[in-house]
Amino acid sequence: MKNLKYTLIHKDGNARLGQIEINGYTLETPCFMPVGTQATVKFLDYRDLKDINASLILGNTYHLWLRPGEDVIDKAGGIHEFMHYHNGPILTDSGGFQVFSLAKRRNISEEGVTFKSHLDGSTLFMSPEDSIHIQEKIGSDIAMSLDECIPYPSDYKYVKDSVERTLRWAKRGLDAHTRDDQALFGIVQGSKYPDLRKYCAEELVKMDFDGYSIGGTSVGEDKETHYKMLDYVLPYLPEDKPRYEMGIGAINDILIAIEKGVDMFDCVLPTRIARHGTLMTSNGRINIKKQIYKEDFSPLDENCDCETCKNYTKAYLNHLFRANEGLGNRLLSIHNLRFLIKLVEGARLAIKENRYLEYKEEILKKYNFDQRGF
RNA sequence: GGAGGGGUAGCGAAGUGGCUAAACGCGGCUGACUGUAAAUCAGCUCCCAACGGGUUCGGCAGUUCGAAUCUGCCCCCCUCCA
Repeated sequence: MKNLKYTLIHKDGNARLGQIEINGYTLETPCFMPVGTQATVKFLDYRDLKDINASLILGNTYHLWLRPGEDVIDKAGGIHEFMHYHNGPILTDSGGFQVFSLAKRRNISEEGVTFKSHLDGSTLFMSPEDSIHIQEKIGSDIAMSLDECIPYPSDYKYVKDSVERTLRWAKRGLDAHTRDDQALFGIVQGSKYPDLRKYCAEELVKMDFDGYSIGGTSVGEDKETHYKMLDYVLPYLPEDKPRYEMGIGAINDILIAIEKGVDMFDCVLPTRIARHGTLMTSNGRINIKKQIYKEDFSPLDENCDCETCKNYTKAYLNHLFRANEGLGNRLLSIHNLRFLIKLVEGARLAIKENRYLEYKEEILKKYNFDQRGF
C-alpha cells in the first residue's frame, strides 16, 4: 500500500507534467521545493509559504536529529504539527548531504557514518537504518535513503566503491522502513561515470522505491558535466515514479533538468543568496545592497507577483539590508522563492501546451543571468 | 583664573623612539554562494603613472642616524575646582 501516487499527465519531449498525491496533498510537477533544514524555511512562516504557492518543502534528518531531536518532533505530533506547516508535504533529506558538506567532521564505514557534531563536538553515529527510523519519527511524507553525496572530482575506484555501499545502504534502509504513510526514495550516485550512474539507477529500480533521486550533482563540476550526469541516469528511471534532482536552484539548471524529465528539485540557493542580498529577477541578478538602489523607488522586479514586489521598493530593501534588519532577509527570501516557483509554474503550463522548449529558450534568452544561472 | 586629561586614516580606537602607511572595530566598495555549520565567507578601503614611489598621526620649531611616539611654543576639546 503506497502512500504516494504519481500520475504522468502529459509529456512534451522528455519534459513531464505530472501529479503527486500523497497523504491527502496533491501537487503538480515539475515542482521547486524550498529548503527548510531545521524545520523552518529560514525567515518564512507557513503564511509566507502559502503566499508564494509553495507546497512540498524539505527538512533535514541530520540537523533535526541533533536539534531538537526526533523524539521532540514525534511528541509534537510530527513535523507538520511541530512547525505548523500544512500547505503541502514535507520531504526529509537523509543526512547524506552532510556526509559531503561536513566531510571534515565525519567518517564513513560499512555500518554507517560517524559524525562529530557541529554543535558540540560530540561523536554521533548514524546507520542507514537509523536515518530511516529518525525520519519515521520526524514524520515526513517522503523520506530519503542514506547515501554518500560523492565529492567532485573523485576517481573511478572511489566512486564505484561508494556507489556499491550506497546501494547496500539503500537496501538496508528499505528493509528497515516500516511506515506506510511515508514514501521512500532511493538516491542515484555515480559522479561523472556513465556506467556507474546506470548501474546505480538500475539497482535502485530493482529495489522498487517510491521515487528516485539524482544526487551528487552541482557539487563543483562544470555545467556540461552536470547535465551529462542527468543523461546517464534518467533513461533508466521508470516513467511511473517521480524523479528528483537534489540541490539545484540555478535557473538554467532547473530549466534543463525539466527538459530532461526531472520532476522535483530543491535548493538553498534562492534563500541563501536572498539573505546575502542577492536577487533573481527577470532583469538578471542584482544585489540590493548596492548604492545605486539607495534612492531607487521601483519594485525589485516589475514582472513579479510576490508580496515583496507588490509592496516594497528597492530603496526600502536597500535600507533594511544596510540596517541589518531581519525583515530584509524575509522579503528577499519571499521574492527569490516566488521567482523560482513561478518559473516552474510557467514550465508546467508550457509543457501542457507543448511549447516547453520555446519557454526554456525564451527564459534563457530574456533573463540576463550569467553562466552560473542566476 | 587654578588643576588634570586629551587631539591618530570617513567614524571609534590601539600604538608612546626604529619591526608603523600605522593593530582592531564600525562604516564603505568588490566578489563568492546549488540535497544549509552560511542574516555567512573572502578581498579592498591615505595618494599615485603603483611587485615601486609620495605624503601622514592638531600646528610650528627642535633633539636624534631615525619621531605618531622625546622637548619647547602655539591652537582646539573635555572634566573638576574657583
